[in-house]
Amino acid sequence: MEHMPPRADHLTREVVELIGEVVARYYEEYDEAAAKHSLTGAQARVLGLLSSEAMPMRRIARKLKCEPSNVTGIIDRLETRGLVERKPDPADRRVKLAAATEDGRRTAALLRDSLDFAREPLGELSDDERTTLRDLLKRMLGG
Amino acid sequence: MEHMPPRADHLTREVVELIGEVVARYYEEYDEAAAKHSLTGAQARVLGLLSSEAMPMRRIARKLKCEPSNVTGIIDRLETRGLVERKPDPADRRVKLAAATEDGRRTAALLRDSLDFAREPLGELSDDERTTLRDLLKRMLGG
DNA sequence: AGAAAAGCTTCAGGTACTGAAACAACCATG
DNA sequence: CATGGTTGTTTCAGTACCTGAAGCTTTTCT
Repeated sequence: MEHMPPRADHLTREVVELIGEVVARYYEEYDEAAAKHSLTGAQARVLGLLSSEAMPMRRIARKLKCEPSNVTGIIDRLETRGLVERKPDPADRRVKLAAATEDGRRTAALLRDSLDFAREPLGELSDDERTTLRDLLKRMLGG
Repeated sequence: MEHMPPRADHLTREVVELIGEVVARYYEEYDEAAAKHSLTGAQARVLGLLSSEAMPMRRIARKLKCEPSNVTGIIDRLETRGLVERKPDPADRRVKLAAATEDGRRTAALLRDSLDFAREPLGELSDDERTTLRDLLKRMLGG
């Protein structure tokens, strides 16, 4: 008894399911790589952000799409471990800049390398195929 | 000072970054859809699993790749809300089967529809392109 | 029967997250 | 300038998620 038009054709459902798998695997490998350095997923993400550039807590919250009060805790834990430090912003004394320490940058680099390795399923694809994939994903994300 | 061969060429990094975006958006929309029904991400995932088939707690834990003790809590909360119930397994009295209630199945169906709608960026692509995307993803996942 | 294994729960201990309340510092506007 | 609103951060209370260890019941192995 088909009481509604199908929401999505078979092909679309198939692609959606595959994307679901990609997402699952991505997260799994991300957390695994983070765990190798005794970091949680959230901590790894923040450390990655800070490795290239110090930034105010507020901006981290926006990037993570979460409340600023949450960032306080994450930075607290990273700071305890000496991977990040809080510095005053000379231009605005309300602001605290979170900056990766030398140790933090080193850890972030190791993490990035683990991830590159983990993401190597892309090795299956030729250059042409990767280009095609890139363009399709771009379009899909609504360039 | 290049002391190591580059981990990944520019194209690969670009694709990896795009996949990162897909993953971020997927999670965001998933949680959003779940929140519309006052469910957390984890609860929505479990309810989705159970909507098609009742299963032992143990199996849920394996699917979620987490400890069984964790599943106890998630099912507790779903059960409190009347979306899931625990039933004895007639074949093995140690086992408790988690089964979606009528209400649970209804909620799961609504959730699935929200997701289909949320995932509609695929509409950007033609049939041929979706086919190509499907095949590339399959290969990437190492079919 | 007795020992080992399997399935679930409970508990203690963390992390992640939100929303409200508090505080300091930065603007505006009158 | 003064004062009142806004912004950036933190603290706190409350919830969910998650692990690992310990405990209980039932099954399975020998």
